[in-house]
Amino acid sequence: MSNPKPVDSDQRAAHKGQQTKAAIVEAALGLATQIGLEGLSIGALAEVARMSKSGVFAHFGSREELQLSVVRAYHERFEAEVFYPAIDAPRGLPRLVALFNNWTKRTTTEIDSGCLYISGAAEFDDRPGPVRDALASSVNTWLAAMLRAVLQAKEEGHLDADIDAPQMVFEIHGLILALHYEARFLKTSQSLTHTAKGFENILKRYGAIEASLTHPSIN
Amino acid sequence: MSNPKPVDSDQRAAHKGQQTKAAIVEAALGLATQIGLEGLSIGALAEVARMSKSGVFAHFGSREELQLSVVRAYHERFEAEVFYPAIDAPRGLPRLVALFNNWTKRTTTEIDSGCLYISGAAEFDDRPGPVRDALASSVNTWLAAMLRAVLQAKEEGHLDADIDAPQMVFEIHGLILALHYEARFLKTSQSLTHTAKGFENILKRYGAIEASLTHPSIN
DNA sequence: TGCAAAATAGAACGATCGTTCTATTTTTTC
DNA sequence: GAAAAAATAGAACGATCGTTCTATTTTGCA
Repeated sequence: MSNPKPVDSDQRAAHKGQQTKAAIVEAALGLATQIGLEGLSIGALAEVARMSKSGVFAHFGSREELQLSVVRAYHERFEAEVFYPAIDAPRGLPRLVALFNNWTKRTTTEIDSGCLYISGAAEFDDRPGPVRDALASSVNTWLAAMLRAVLQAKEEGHLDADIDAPQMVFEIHGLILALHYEARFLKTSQSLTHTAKGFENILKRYGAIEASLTHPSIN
Repeated sequence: MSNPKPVDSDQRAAHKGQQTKAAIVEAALGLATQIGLEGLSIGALAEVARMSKSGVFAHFGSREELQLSVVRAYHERFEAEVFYPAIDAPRGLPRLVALFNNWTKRTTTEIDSGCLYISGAAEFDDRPGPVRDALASSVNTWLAAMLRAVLQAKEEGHLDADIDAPQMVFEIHGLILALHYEARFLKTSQSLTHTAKGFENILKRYGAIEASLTHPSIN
C-alpha cells in the first residue's frame, strides 16, 4: 500500500482539513471505482484512510455529499487525462483521433480499476437525485465534447459533409462500452484490438481522409 | 442454446412449494432488474411477495442461491424472447437480422425495467463467485450464438467471405450497450434510431446483400 | 380421515449501515 | 504563548441486513 500523498490541487494556504479531505476523496475514488458508489461505505473508507468513521464523516456531512465529491473528483481526472491532452492536437480529425485514443487508453487502464461512468450509470439509472444528476451531467459534457470534435472534423473537410454527427458519436460510445464490458467482465482477450478496428471501420464509413489516420501523435 | 431445465417451469405435479418458489423468483426478477442483484434484499422481496422473511429464505437457503435463481430465470426469459423466435428465420443473414431485432426489441423494453446482464456485469465485474460465473456464462452463451449466426451468414454467402466474425459481433454488442446506456441512463431520445442506423452501417461494411436487409419478418 | 412431511411465520442473533452526540486533540489566529 | 477554532475520536442510536432457531399451519399421501 502507498503512503498518503499530499496531491492537493489547492496549494496556497492548504489547511490541514483540506489536505486530509483530499486524501479521503482520493481513497474513496479508489474504493468507488472498484466496488461502486453504492458499495462505498464510510466504515470501509475510514479503515482505508486510517481514521475514525466520524472523522471521515465530518468532512462531508452526509454520505450523498461524499458520493458527489467522488463524482466531481472523477470528472476532473477524466478531463485532465482524456480531454485536455487532446486539445493540443490540430482541430479536426487529428483531435478527434486523439480524443478517442485517450479515451481508449483510459478505459484500458480501467479494466483493472473500473469506470465510474459505467458502474455509476448501472447503479443510478433509475435512482433520481443529485448523484445521478452529477454523473449524467459529467457524461453529457464529455459526449458533447466528442460531438464538437466530430462537427469540427466535418467543417475542416476531414469527414464527409453530409454525415450524421450524433450517430457517429453514438457508435464510438458503443465501442468504448463494449471494450469495458468484454474486457473487464468477460475477460475477452481481443477486446482492445476489436475496439481499434471498430474505430477504423467507423472512420472509413464516415469518409475520413486516409492520410490523417496515421498522423503523428501529438501528446 | 442450453439444455432444457425443467425444474421450475415444470407444471405437472406442481406442488405448492414449487409454485410459490416460482412466484418468488418472478418477484425477485422484477426487483433485481430494477435495483440490481446486490440491491435485492430478502426483506424487500418478502414484502413484495407478501410473505415472511424466513418463508422466502427457506426456499433458497442462502442469498447467493436466490441470486443464482434470478440469473437462471433471466437466462430462460432471454432465450425464450430473443433466441428461439429467431431460429424460425432462414439460416444466414435473415436469422442474424432477426436475432438483432429481437435483441434490440428486448433492450428497448428494458429501458424501463433494466437489463440484468448489464447491471450484473457492473456489480460483479471484480467480485468472483458463482453469481459472477453464472452471469458471464449466460452472456457468453448468447454472444456465441450471435457469432454462429454471423459465421453461417458468411457460409451462406450473405456476407463477405473474408470478414472478421468476432469483430462484427463486438461492434453489434457495442450498439446494444450504447442503446441501453444512453436511453436508460442519459435518456437520450434518438438512441433507438442510432442503434438501427448503426446496424445498417455494420451490415454494409461487412458486405451484406441489400435484398436480405428488408426481408419479411418471420416471427 | 389421519399423519407425516413440507411450507410458512415469528422472534431473535450478530453485524454493519449512516448518522448524531459529546469529548478530546490538534491546528490556526491574535 | 494563550485563546479560539477546527479536526478528530469514540460511543451510541435506530434501522436493516442475512441467517438461525423454534413453533405453527398447510399440504400431500396412505
